[in-house]
Amino acid sequence: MSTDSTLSNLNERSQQLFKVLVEQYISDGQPVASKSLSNDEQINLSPATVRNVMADLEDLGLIISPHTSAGRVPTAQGYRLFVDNLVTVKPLRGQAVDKLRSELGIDDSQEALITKASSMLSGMTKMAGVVTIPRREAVILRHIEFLQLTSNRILVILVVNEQEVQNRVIHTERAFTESELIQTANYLNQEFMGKDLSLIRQSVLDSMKQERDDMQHIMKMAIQMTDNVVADQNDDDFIMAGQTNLMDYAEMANMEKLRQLFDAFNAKRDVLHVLDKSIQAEGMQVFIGEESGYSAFDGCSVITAPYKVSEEVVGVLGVIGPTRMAYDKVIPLVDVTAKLLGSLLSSE
Amino acid sequence: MSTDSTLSNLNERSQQLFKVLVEQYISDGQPVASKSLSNDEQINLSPATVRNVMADLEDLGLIISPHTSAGRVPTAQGYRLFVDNLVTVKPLRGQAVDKLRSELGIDDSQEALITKASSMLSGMTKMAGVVTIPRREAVILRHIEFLQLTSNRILVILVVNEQEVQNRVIHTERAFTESELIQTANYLNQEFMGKDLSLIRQSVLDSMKQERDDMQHIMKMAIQMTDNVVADQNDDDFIMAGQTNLMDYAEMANMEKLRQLFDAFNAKRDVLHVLDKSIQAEGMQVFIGEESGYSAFDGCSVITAPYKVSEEVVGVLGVIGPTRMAYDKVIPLVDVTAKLLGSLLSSE
DNA sequence: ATTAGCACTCGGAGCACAAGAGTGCCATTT
DNA sequence: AAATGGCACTCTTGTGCTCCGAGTGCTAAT
Repeated sequence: MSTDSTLSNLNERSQQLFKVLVEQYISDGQPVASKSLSNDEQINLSPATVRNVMADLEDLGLIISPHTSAGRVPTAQGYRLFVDNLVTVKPLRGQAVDKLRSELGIDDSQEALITKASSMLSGMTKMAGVVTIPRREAVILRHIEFLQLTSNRILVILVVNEQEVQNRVIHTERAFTESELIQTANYLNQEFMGKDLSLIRQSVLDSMKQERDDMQHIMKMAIQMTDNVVADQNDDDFIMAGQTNLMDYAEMANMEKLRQLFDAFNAKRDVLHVLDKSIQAEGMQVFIGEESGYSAFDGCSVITAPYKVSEEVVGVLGVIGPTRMAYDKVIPLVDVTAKLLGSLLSSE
Repeated sequence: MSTDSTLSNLNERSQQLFKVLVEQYISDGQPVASKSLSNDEQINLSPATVRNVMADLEDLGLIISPHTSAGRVPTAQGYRLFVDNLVTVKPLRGQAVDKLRSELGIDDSQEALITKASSMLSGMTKMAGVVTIPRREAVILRHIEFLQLTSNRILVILVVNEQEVQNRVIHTERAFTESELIQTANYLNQEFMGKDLSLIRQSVLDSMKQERDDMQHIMKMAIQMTDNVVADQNDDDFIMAGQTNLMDYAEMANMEKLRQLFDAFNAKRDVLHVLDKSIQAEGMQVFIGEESGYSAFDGCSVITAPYKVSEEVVGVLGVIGPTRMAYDKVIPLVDVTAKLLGSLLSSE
């Protein structure tokens, strides 16, 4: 059932009451009682009436009672409805944005910037921050160079894009002379500098017939290598910070679950998969609890936003924390950080 | 008080009894009672006699009773005596060594080898494994290359040692022509290939007067860069695996302490400092509990061994786990792994 | 439609009690 | 003199019990 259809089952009053309930639970961490809601300024209803409404909300699956004599707690479905339709985010004041920008701006290398962004996210939220390494679609060859290590091991150095250097050792069947290597490198540089690696691959395969046999061999090797480089780009990675912050939350006290979560962080695969959903959606995403499809994230929410370098989405960043988190503050923070990081990376 | 002087206060029987007590505690995790020791095959004493001996051991500070009606548990001091003088390590069978070697041997890059060693240590022990990145004293220049990025930004590519590639961007005041750069690179390569970076630094400074002014500038830049490379080498790092294994131990159930430990792992500084002690001692080391000097390691032991590449100590590896660990098995494992890693790195 | 009232349920704290595990010490044995 | 059996004592652990407070659900009254 979509949250919209659930929403249509709720009148204004129920929505308001539900909203206050969730906000109160998020701030206190205690199940919310009818009396406590009734006391709230925004609600002018007796406890009994509140109870009636809460019973409805429970029937809709939005809240649940841990046991008979406790208040109510939002369910995953409840959080969903809350973040999609009810939460009133508190945009950051311009001043705060400036502060973020200046903190982020002092580093200049891309790597340092990413790391800083991640630890800022974790520092501001007291949860875990995560930022993917930016991935650019096109990988432009700038320069290629061969260097003989031993008689049949050649170091290939590849400079791509602005200033990324990649290197690999390839093994060859026969020894090549210095000049052969230089010649091959010159050929490749003349022919392909400034072109996209994946295009080069095709071109070299096409032109192979015209080359001498062993030249073909080394070219083939070089191509294989460019393959790896492209693969490396796809096999993307992320920088995480503040995992240990999560250990402070009462809801993470279960060591078994916590371990599963940390294992998932280390394995990276599941985290990447969740982040990937966000990059595809091209907008802010909030994953609540097991919604993400991974049991390790049970009890956690992941808030993500893609970031752009010159109009193109190149990565995602976000925050991972307990489902019970201050969505109203975290959502705008993630949003702003994504924009800041994008603009700083673009201006580099 | 040294463990040796404590040892001289103990007769053969007390030592034996203490040893059995520690072994039993390590295997069960429960305080050891007099009756339980009395039942042990190796001990032919009544519970009452055992109690008398245990009282002595307690006076010496080797064991302690958590409360009146519980057995005894080794103190940090007790563990110290145990590992220094009493533990009988069980050397790995040759077969097991072969298995380790073959598992370690399939990777070929240095990075992969280190990572694998770390995860092997953690996998075999179910604790956390750690391996420092090897640091070599000499950094031999193999090849240098300049590549113009924009009019005043030059990418310097440096190949050092066997196949390490380092790169930096340097900013210059004026634009250089392609041929100037090639000429400079050729000069440096001809003159210094195969020499140690720190020597090169001196040489270039000496020969500077004879060069043209702007050539001097670019050379100066290049030298500054070699400086950084050497500094990078010193700013050493380690690869850790299996931290989450530690979450399974009952003695780590305290979230507060566990967090401190994990924070220490992430900060790296304290871990590096402990590992450094081992590299200086040039032999296997066992740090027990807070002995290491860091309160975060309270309740943990660190077992380390330096590893050598061609007779020179270049790094340390080890295992971090609860003080209550199977020293008899872990010690030889760390020892063998250090030797294996050393020999595999040497043969690369 | 809202609310007051009331019976009911459940969890948690507090207490007493018994059982069990171990010890320390003393008197006895070897 | 060393080793041991015996025994009183201490402390933890588990269990059963009661009581209290918090909160609900339902019903009848407004």
